[in-house]
Amino acid sequence: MKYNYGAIEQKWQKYWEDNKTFDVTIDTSKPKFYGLVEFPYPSGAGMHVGHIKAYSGLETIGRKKRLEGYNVLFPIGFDAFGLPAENYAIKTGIHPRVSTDNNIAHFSDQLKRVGFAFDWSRVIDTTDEDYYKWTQWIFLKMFENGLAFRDKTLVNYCPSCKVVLSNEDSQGGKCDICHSDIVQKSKDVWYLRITEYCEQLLQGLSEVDYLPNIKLQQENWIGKSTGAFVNFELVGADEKLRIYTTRPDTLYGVTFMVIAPEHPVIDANSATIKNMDAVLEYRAECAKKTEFERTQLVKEKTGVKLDGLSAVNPITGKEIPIYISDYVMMGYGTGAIMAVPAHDQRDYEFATKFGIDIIEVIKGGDISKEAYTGDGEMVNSGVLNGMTNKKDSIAKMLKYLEEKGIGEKGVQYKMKDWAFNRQRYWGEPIPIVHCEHCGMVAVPYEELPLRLPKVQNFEPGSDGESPLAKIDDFVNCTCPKCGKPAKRETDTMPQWAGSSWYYLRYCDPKNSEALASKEALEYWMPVDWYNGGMEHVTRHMIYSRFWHKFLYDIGAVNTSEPYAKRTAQGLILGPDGEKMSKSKGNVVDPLDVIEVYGADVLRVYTLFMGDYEKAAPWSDSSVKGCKRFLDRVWALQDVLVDGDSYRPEFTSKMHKMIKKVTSDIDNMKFNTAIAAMMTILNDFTSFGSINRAELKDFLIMLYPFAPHITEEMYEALGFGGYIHDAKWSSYDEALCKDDEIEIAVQINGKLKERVMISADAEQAEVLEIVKANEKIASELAGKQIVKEIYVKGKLVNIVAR
RNA sequence: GCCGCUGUGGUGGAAUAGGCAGACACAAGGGACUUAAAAUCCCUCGGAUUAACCUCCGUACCGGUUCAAGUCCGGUCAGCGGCACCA
Repeated sequence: MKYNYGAIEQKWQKYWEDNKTFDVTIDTSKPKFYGLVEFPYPSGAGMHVGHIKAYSGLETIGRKKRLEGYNVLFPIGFDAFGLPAENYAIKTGIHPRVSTDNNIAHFSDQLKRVGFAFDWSRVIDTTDEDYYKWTQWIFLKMFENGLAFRDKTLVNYCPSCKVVLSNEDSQGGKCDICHSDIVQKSKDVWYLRITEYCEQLLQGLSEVDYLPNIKLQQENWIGKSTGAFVNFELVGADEKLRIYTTRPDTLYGVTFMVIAPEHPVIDANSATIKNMDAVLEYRAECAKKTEFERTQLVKEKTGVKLDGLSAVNPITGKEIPIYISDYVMMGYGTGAIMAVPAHDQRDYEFATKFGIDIIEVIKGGDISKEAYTGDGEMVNSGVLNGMTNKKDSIAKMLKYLEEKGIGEKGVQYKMKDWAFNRQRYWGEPIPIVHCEHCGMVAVPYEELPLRLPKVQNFEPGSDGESPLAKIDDFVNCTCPKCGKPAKRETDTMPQWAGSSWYYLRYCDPKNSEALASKEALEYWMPVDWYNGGMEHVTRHMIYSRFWHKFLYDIGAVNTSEPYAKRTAQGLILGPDGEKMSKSKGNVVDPLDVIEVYGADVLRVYTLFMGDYEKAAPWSDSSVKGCKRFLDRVWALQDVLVDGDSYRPEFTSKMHKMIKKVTSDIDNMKFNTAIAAMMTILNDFTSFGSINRAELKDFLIMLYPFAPHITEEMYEALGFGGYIHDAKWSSYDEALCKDDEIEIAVQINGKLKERVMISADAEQAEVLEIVKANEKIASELAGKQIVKEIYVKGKLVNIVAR
């Protein structure tokens, strides 16, 4: 009988849904396992094979954990706010609510057709007002605690999307969404003070089990550096110029200073600076450039020397000039640097161009050619002379600076505050009222959710204003504090908002009193295992860790970290080895695969195609191989014989296979787990039979990968109950070993022969057997044995001359 | 530029903690079954040499450590990812 995957898969999907097989409740009698996958953006295009791979990993782990007795929470939801729905609305006039609901229905249907063991009673939609009520609640808590604030700054602005973008959304000077060039614009922006949590976010990494490269990326993103702040006296002004440096020990080599064009010291001393015209002109030029032009282009250094304002090197007492230049940024450190041209390439280029002295203070390079950035002996540096250890010389200088009150130890982070508003409709309204008398006032908690009003026109305003600004009913309100007429904030939150806490809501998705009950959070949190794409390990993960740490600090959650473990799957590339994209026409539709081969084949293939963590190209013919595998599993029914324990010839094979599949699943080595099952299947097929005991455990091993076919066979063959309620098979370590094993025999490290020996044989015994071997004996004839090595159960190596 | 990762047959990939390189699949070639095709089953499948056995070479490249290196060390090249005038 042929395997009719279409009917069988439908049958079991319906069974799971009707019986709520994977819906879970708190059960303190069992250990819990919370497996989390990144919830999708429900795009109109529907699901992608990448989704399948991303979800199949934890799906397989979760199904196995369930058989091992865990209470498994494996939820799904939709991250549904965002630009595509809004752009679609602008184009078609269809309200984002309508298209989003359609897309969610479509996505849900597709996910069900793959047979994922999601708890469908806990589905989340970030655009649901019962959900975003709590997103707004968290925002208000941050506002209350001074972590949400408004500031006027130059922002990255996309003239095409008409939105302000965070640095993260405008990498490379291009808009993340439409790829237009970004320009700089002065605007009032909402920020979340994530920088307050730099150190905690960094320290927290030592408590969690993330893949090493994920930790590293987060560390780089936070970008901690240690150094010193040093205050330089000014000639021509009373105040001091404060700089940040990582190498205070090079202070003797400082021959000039550079400040950012926007540095406030310029305006404070505009009367003293004689060439203010030139300075302002340079500043205006810089303002025109985008962040990209300022930072990305390797170009010649430019700048203007301040005329009438200079500084004093605090350690040499020499007067040194101050320049403004755009290679110093206002956003890092203090916006001012001490320049050490001999040992910093940028300072070197600048000094060379402007004819400034270059003083060597670290020996080892040739400063007539380029800056020397390596280590070496300190020279021309007073008390530091002769020191060769960087750490020691920095410590000595720091001590001196602190004693003299010139400077102190300091720490800097590259991470910047999070620009937290978009001038868009389809997002969570920021629950703030602007009152002429009271300033910014929080919408009272009991008025949440602050609902998105219905609008007709989704086009942003001409000046990048939110479409909400055109809704008078929405904008005009009364101040919650003084009761006088006031205006609502019309910006909405960025897409990262809803996904920053969704894993908490899954614990208790219908709670109307809190984001989740204490009881639910205590039982389910933290997420035991979070899997997703590498592209989300910095922004999304750092943002959500930040929110979580804040919620922990205000007592709203019970763990300091949200995710105990994080892994990432590799991309599925197109059959041509290129990244899948519509324009390249190399996109594989998972539903087509289900149509032709069935959902089990699709699932098995995405896990078998290669190392789960690495990118691998799609191969249609390899999919066929997985289909063949499942057909051969189905055909085992034709060669089934009775037996309630493993037969001798399969005992150790079964135990080894169970051991391998068990540990491989735990380590996400799905490809080798499947290979082990293929191997033993080949053994059964060529042997000509399988008995009931063997088949039962084989099916249980295969179940997490291919649940439909295994449910069906398990039921049809009458193994009792359902496979999703079965117990995960155990193995006996002692039975994984064979009595007789084959070992390799090498002479001088080269393989010459293989011999069978008993597994527990000792070296002397083994060597005796080996030397009795005809071939080895002849190889050794006339040679002198220098050394004999026996690696137990593996090989013998005889060194002979 | 800095940091990190990777490099294995025609292809995807295996190879505890230095111990038989190429598991498992795909593709290809040959055969069986079939009127034929598909499906299925069997055989071959890193390279050189050979009728065959044997033997030699082989994990990007060069060198080293070791009885033994895909694995460890030093250097080179290539590809990928992250950060990037971060002081």
